[in-house]
Amino acid sequence: MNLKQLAESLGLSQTTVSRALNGYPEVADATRQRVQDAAQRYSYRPNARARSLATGRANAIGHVIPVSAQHEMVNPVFSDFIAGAGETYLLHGYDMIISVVPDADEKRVYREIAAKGTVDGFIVHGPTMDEPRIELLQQIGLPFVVHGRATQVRTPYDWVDVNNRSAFRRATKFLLDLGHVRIALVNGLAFMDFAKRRRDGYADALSAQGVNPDPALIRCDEMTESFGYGTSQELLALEDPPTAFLASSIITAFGIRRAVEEAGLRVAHDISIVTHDDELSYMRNGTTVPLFTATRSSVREAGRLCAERLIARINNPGQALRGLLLEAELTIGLSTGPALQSAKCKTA
Amino acid sequence: MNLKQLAESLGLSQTTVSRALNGYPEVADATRQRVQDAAQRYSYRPNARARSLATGRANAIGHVIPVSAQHEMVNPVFSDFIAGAGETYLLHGYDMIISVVPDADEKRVYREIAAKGTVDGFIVHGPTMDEPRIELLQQIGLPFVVHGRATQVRTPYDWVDVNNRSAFRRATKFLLDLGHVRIALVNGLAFMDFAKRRRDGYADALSAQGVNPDPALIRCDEMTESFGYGTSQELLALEDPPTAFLASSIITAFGIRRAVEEAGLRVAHDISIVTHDDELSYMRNGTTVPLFTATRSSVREAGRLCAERLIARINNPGQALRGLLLEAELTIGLSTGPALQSAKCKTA
DNA sequence: ATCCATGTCCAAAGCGCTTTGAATTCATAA
DNA sequence: TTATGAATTCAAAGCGCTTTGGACATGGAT
Repeated sequence: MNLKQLAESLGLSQTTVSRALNGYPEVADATRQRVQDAAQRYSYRPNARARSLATGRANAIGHVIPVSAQHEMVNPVFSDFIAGAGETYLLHGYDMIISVVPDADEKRVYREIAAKGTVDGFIVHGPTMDEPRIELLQQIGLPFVVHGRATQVRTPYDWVDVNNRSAFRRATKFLLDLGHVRIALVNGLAFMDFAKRRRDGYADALSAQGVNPDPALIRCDEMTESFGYGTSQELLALEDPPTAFLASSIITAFGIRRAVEEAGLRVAHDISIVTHDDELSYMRNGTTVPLFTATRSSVREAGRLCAERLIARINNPGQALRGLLLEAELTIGLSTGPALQSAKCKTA
Repeated sequence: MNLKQLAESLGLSQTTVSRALNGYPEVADATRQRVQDAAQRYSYRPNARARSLATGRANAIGHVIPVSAQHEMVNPVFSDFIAGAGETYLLHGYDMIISVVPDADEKRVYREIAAKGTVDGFIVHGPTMDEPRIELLQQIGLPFVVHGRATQVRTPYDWVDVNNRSAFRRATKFLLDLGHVRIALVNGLAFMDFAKRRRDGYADALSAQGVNPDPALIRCDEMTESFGYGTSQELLALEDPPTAFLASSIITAFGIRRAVEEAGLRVAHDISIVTHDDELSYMRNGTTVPLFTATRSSVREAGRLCAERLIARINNPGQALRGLLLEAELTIGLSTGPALQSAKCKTA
């Protein structure tokens, strides 16, 4: 059933039917009712492509996900973000278009998608410190919202981010207060913007306490379980091993935990672990009491917020560009405790 | 730049330009070359919506992801599947449209998407044993491929699945051969089709060995880390605890591992663990030697295969409906060993 | 010289919708 | 009675593409 048929069946013009369904005022109430009833009865849905063509709006949002050997964006954090954004899209009648693209083709793909006119805007995932996609998209001229920020980009743009620096400052301070001095930072990839901010927060807190950050205790990589495990093994084998770990993802935190326990050490008692917790649905931080002490911020909620912001901008292109900074909570779990005198009691 | 402008700039008709770009034969080679050069120069891309409207093909595939309190499809397995499917879509010029939908609205949304004409086909995720979406989609009349199967559905349909039954039969047999008798099955949600098949495989192997499956050792739930942890704690506290665990996901397996170690038992030595390994990019099964003995099958590859199959069907609606059964490998890792005489040596 | 096949190209219709600009009706004001 | 305006409705244009059904040469066969 298309508009033409529907109009014929009602003895009305396409114009009137279209207006009746789209809520225009110049339609008599009785007529509108009649049209709506018929639409309902035939379960008529306007053809999205035809409508897009006519209105010039795609009613779709693009998410371009880079994949490469080096950097895998298709991760659990991403899927929770998607779930959040998807909820918002459903509410507002937008489609979510996901493009999985090799790193090298990324710019080309953005340009192509824009030229093909398949989306009204983009969500930018995982910005690096000098994120080049921001300039690219400004140039292309489609609205976009960045999930995160890019320290080195000075032009204004829309973003939604967690206050990573303050969160990691507080987490580090918390560990320092417990008497820990040798605190390892198991971070994400060094060129990611969030990783830089977390490192800064960590350094802030150490400096404030007069502690010099030890480069040997700072590890950066893709935040997998194996990375957490492997790097912790190395760290624990150091001459002067850390007594506490600060992790950027609960996934690596699980890896850290595994290494710690395998070394015969007890979490909380011998070694403290604090992690950032994105509240991943498949990686809950415990059920009742949090397993890990954590800086917590729902990435799913971030997805919702990014989507809302983008839709707002699409509907109102004139509004000022702005950012939204979310604060993470610091929740105490079962993975932290006071520092022992010496951490070398592996035989305990 | 649109087709009209491009045609004008070349002094040709839209028809000829369109044909030249789409590889139709009735265009002189010289003309085609000239058109292609110009298209390149102006980086012309045909408007996807207009093309769709004209051809009646959306060049897009839909993935409808149900969310509910009970059942969360937006999981790490999903994101790896998406990554695989996305690679194939990129290759063939298809868009991937993901709709996150509350359980209750699912059928309505399928109907709506079909009516709106936004996609050429669907991928169906996570079928239950009597999966109602299959009949729904057959009724709607759009091509679809199921990732998995639905035991109780008798009509033919396209699917790609792992041989879950044989994989779990082999895994169970492997544990039995090591002397384990009390083998716990930490499965996915009971109504999921894959969970049923795995349970069957498990039961097959036990029966073949004359062992009666103990219902107390079979656990079903969403495959989270916490579930693995919690349920293993309960299992280990049983009168007659299991000496081996068979897990349906590496995520739960990590939870099981945590519970085992926390109970003061050693993995492989005191307790064996075998898991299914989807080769998730963020949950690698170790780096060099596999951490867990596992039935392994890449879900990412499954994503690729589903996408390919669906595209093939779209391009050739007449071809016979058929399934593709993948065999999982059984790889030996560091989590299994012979059963001890008695498993109650927690004090060892 | 005529015919027909072949190779190239084009005008125009059509995909299903929105939206512009105009027509029609009817009540009210002049 | 006529002009004015508000309330409804409609025909038709247009979004940017593909595709149908010719049109127009060209050249070889008759």
